[in-house]
Amino acid sequence: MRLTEKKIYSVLRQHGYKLTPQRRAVIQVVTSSSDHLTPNDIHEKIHDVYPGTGLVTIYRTLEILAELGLVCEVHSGGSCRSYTMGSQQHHHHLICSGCGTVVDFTGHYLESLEKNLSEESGFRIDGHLLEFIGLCRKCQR
Amino acid sequence: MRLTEKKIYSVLRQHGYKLTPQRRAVIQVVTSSSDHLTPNDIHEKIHDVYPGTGLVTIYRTLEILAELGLVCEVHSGGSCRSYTMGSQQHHHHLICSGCGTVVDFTGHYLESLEKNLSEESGFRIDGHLLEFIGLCRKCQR
DNA sequence: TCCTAATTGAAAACTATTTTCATTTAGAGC
DNA sequence: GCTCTAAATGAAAATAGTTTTCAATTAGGA
Repeated sequence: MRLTEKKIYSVLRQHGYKLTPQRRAVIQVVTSSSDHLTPNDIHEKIHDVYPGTGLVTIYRTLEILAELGLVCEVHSGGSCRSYTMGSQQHHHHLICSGCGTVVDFTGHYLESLEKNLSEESGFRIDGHLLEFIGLCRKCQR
Repeated sequence: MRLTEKKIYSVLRQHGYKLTPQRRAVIQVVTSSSDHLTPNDIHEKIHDVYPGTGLVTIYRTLEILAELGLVCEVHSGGSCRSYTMGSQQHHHHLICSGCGTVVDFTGHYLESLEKNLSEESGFRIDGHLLEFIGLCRKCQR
């Protein structure tokens, strides 16, 4: 399940962060898009919601949201600093290289692979990154 | 199988690129390390091999090597612009967050998942990114 | 309503990357 | 080997992305 704005507000409050209009604006922009957005994308989109929000504040807000796991980073394609909505469960991303839409999917496909790899390599595995990239139905036309 | 320097030279020649000492130096540094290296890392290491090589040249060489699939990008952890040795087959990375060592592993774990995803989402899937991150045996101590 | 620590935005600083351009050079052709 | 030319190089400038600094503002508890 995707996180709602309310839920994000409550997590922020729980951690002692203040709910400023700028932060609300960032959250609204991020939650209302299914794309992956760079800080700059968000800065451009935010003008309708709370004009005058500085790019610096967006960086700072994204940092907090990412640390609390409320947004997650997208790696494939283009910019390194792209974020999309977080979700409460472990999930992976399917990204459209045409329009940027991010589809989440869940599943534990990697558990047995992770176990094998760990045994063979001696690594203690802490995490993984799995993203698929392709073209969504609309962009294939 | 990892690519040898000779093999890389031959691919470059096939594509009409000149084999300058600077390019040889970059290739030597990259092939002789199992870490993932940023352009800057390479610039620092290259002093023993061919001093005076400009950072710009390293950027340009990496761009060519990446385009020809002779090096591959590493995403997890830290910098966005890290490269490691390429390999002739499709593979994935297991990365040590302690020392940066990259272990390649191969396998077609994702084929059936990819097929299912594609059917469910309507996406035409073109590629994927799978990296595991953890601590190698040495760094666990 | 008051107060204070947290937050903000503008500017400056910093880092990473790309472009420009004059100079040098690899390697093809003789 | 020598010549020639397109490709490659490095220094500097330009650009882009991100972080820090700091004075002014503000959210939210008392």
